[in-house]
Amino acid sequence: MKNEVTDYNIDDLDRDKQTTWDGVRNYQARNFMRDDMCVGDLAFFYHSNADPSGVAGVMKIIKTKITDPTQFEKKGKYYDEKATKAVPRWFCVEVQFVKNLKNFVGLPEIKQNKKLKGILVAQKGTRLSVQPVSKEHFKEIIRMSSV
DNA sequence: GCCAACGTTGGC
DNA sequence: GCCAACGTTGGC
Repeated sequence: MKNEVTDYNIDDLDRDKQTTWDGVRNYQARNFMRDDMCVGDLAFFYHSNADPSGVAGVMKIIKTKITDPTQFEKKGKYYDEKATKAVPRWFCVEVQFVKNLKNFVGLPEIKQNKKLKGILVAQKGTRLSVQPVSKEHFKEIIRMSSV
């Protein structure tokens, strides 16, 4: 799960302990949160627009299928006039801080690692802010962060 | 700040 | 339903 590092990063989550991952306005990203995430799942916190960008920490999904409250906030950045309380359009999840990676795993290292071949985040044109990571890739990134 | 890639919008 | 125009993402 990506977020711009200057906007909200792993240290903010460490301080807050948990947060609602709202404001996602892409259908594919929404579908991953709505349909594929389960309570107890682990997720990476990825810093985008960082120097370098990459995986900073681990979080746990503690609540799923939350109706994104920001779609109803008229003056907010994420307001969606087509969403109604009866038929909401955007859903999100609640995440809990698990840990900072001992060592940050940058996108260049991810791209160089042959064991991470096919990982979505390293593919050209993949801009999704929420995307799946296979168990093997997840373990490999954890391994990279602890050496 | 540039730009490639891709999503969304709206005219027809 | 096509597709051009426009907007956004995000690495570099």
